[in-house]
Amino acid sequence: MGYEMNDLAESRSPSSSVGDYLKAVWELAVTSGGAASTKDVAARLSISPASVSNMFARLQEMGLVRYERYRGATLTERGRKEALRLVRRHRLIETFLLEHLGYDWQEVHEEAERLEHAVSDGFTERLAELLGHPDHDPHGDPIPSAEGTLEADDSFPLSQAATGQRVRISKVRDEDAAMLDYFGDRNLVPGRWLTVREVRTVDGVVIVEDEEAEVYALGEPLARSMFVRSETSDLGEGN
Amino acid sequence: MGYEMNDLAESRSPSSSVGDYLKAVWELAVTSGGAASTKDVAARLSISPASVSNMFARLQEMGLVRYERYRGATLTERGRKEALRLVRRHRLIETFLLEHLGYDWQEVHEEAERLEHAVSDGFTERLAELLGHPDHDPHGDPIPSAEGTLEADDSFPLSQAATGQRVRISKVRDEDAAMLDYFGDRNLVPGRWLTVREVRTVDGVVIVEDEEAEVYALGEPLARSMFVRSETSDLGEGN
DNA sequence: TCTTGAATTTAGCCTCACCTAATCTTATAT
DNA sequence: ATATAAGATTAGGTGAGGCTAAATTCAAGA
Repeated sequence: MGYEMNDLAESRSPSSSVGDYLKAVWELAVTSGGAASTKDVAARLSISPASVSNMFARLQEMGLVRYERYRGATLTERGRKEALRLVRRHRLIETFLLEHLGYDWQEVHEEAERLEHAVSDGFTERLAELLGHPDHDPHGDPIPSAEGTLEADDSFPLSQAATGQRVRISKVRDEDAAMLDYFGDRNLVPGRWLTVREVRTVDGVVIVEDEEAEVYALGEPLARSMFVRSETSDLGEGN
Repeated sequence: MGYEMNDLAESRSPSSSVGDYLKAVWELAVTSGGAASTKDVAARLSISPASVSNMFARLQEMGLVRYERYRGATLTERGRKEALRLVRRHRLIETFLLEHLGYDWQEVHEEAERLEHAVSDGFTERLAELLGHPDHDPHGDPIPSAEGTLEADDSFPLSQAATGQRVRISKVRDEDAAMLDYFGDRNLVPGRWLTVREVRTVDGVVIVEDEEAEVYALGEPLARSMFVRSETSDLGEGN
């Protein structure tokens, strides 16, 4: 008789956990450049390094990463496409949760993480439609296109800004809920302009002033979590 | 060190496939009454009867079903609650897909089936909010309350209606896409009133007339897929 | 009552995606 | 140049949830 084993391979993505690996490798490549180590990926996914070694080998089989023992993994073109597909889903879902379902920043990440494995491409594109095809999510992160291209990112952490510089908030790191809250409460959100009053090298505190002449002193962790752009540069497609 | 094994047991439902079994048992109980056989559940889930036997034993361990060898399984109170929780999710998600995302009837079921395992209770309730706390989905099926109660269902297939009876469409079976389309195209949807002109016993054809005096002849399969109510009876909470 | 076929269960396997413990490699510091 | 520690890999499990094939049980008709 046969119970229709694993024949859904077509329309379904690589098994859901494969996507988690690809996304982790992609994120690490973006922030640290170069190959992703088993240790870092393991940390990001809260699993053991040993499991990552195994999976890297399998991902290589599948043609999704280039992997050299003891050297870490980098995404192949196919792997990158797949990762970006997941990132697109994730960011669109986050946008929906925040804008239509009244989630706040803390709750969003976890829910999106689960949902992105369950939704189809069709769902994703209809959601994009409903949201008006946004090109950035509410954190300010760019949303990859359905074709797998992603706006180049020329932002840098506020901690690296120069005194006197006029900058625009482009995004805030969404790892730490408390920071998100802090920023959210003060309406320090993507899109706002700030003037850098002082960057104190001794303790890493950055003093900024917003357009209503409100002044904020941000400690180093906060200053590293807020990303800014110094001028409007709009285009560029890159990996 | 420890990699945070399975400690999410709290907020997560019983493993996703457990939910599939419970829903299958529940649906079979609703339509056929009595205990669900391994064979029927196996057919519904497209797995082997042997697997169902195993799982029934485990579900019993977990206190979700009452199971007697060779006798099938029935839901315990906890099992029923859990099943209804899934059904609620499913029907709310279907409603959302149809009303906000422009899905048509065919596509909805499959997508909802996957999503219902990924969403949290929090998501479900916010979605209910967004949808205006509907008590029926677009097929006309009642949506269980968050507390696990479900409106009693006094509808019957059109094929069992009597000549001359005035009835209201309560729901249409969502198994067959072609039928859904047929009904959808003619706007024969839940809520509409019909008058039964004739029930032909010889071939099972039912002739009905809608409020615009439009007349339809529905063959037996269609007449068995359309459920109707003969009067407005509104309340009742039952399993 | 007996036979027989359908439904069910049992027994024994398999794959996935994890784990731990033990064994390499590699890079770094003396 | 070498010792050592950090990081990576291998070897050998585990549990969930499937499967097939071979019993077993039940129910129904002769």
